[in-house]
Amino acid sequence: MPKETFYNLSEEKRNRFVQIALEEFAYRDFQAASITQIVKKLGIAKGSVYQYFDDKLDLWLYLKKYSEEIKISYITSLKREDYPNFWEYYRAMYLHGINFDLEHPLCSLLLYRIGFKESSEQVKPYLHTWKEEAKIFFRQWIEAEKKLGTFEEGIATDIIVHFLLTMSLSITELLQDRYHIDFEKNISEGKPLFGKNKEELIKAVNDLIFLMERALKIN
Amino acid sequence: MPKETFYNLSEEKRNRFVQIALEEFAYRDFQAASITQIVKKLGIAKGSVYQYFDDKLDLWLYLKKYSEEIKISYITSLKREDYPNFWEYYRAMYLHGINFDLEHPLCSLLLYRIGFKESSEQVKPYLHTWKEEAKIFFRQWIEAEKKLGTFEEGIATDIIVHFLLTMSLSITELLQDRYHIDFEKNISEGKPLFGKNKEELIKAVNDLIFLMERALKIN
DNA sequence: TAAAAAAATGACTACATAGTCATTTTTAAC
DNA sequence: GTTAAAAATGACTATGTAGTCATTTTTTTA
Repeated sequence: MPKETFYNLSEEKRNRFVQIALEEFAYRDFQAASITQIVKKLGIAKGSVYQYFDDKLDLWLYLKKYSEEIKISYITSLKREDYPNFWEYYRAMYLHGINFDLEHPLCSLLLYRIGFKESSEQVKPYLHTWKEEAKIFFRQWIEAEKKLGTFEEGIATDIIVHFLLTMSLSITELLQDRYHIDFEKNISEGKPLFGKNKEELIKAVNDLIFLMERALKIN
Repeated sequence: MPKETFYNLSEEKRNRFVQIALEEFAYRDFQAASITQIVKKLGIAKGSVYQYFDDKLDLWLYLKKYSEEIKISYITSLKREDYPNFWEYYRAMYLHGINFDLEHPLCSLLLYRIGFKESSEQVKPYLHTWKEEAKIFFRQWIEAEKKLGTFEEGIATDIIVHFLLTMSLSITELLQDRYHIDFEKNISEGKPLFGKNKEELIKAVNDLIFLMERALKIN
């Protein structure tokens, strides 16, 4: 938990601090990310960081929570009852969720790293939490949908969860392959993530969901 | 490239060296992996490593190539014409490929890390090579299969490639979820990767391929 | 056995890191 | 304007790292 000193900072200062810290932790391993580099970029003394946070882990945990809270606010805003069927809802959620990535690319990168790439010993205990939570959420959801006859009978819930999550999370790779978009580069250069139009993105989402639907729906 | 001194080593010494080095690089980032720890485990002097290799990167590149060559030897041993259709062949290749993971778990982990988790600046130029090669290989293969009517028309080749690769590589996660297998732990403790039977594994593969087939095949 | 070549050694350099803390500067209170 | 609390500072410690190289040990050659 950050110390009071951190919360006493002006919003401007605090945001700047978070932004630069996110940059460092989004692009590097916990181990490789450097407090020294952060203070250099910020032009502040190293001691300041330790006026704000207990240690490196404390800062990392703050950034993780910060990003998660923003992400959750994006996900929970759509309601199932506003959509005629599961796949319409899923498509809408998917596209809506991508707004998080577009509007908070550093948070998105950090969570991606935490979910998939991180392997530093110091943060191991904190790695799988959000993925586990996502799985629990998906599991409940899919069990409810099963009663509505959304999915082919006989396909186990765990494999539906696995399948949907895996496919959903693979979209960035598909976009990189298809349109040669280098997200990390675009973000670090301050460029928009999608050049002129979001249509490429929408097409990729539709192509993926088309396959998911074929794989899972009742014939 | 390793120096001549390395190849002059007795097979026993060389294998031991490779084994311990693989362990270090399989479990840690390039940056985090430590030559100092390797020589401690081996009980040799640090200077020896630099009699064998130019530097840390040289050692890493050797281990990468070493693992890739073993993996390739597993993949290229099955022939398409021995199978009645694409999905039978794919299933066989898949199960056969898993033998690589079972018999060379450290190599498998290293390649997994290189393909998905690595982000150290020093090795960036060498990261995407094998995945790109896999994609080229898949692309050719799928284009040939398309002529045989294996896939639903209208599904673009690039999304089939993406879909098959993504699903195939997700199997370890499914197994971890389903049977709570901790591969890294089992490997580091020298335990077999699958307790008593490989049937769990085969079931998981079949479940995944079932979905892939539903998604892609002609109705 | 003696000389020459090859291999192993480990103290050492140069550098980077997280975290500390006595001191100074800034801000707030009166 | 004076005092007290809060915040910022940066030199410093302790620790880890990759890589070097003169020296010693082992192996090979003659």
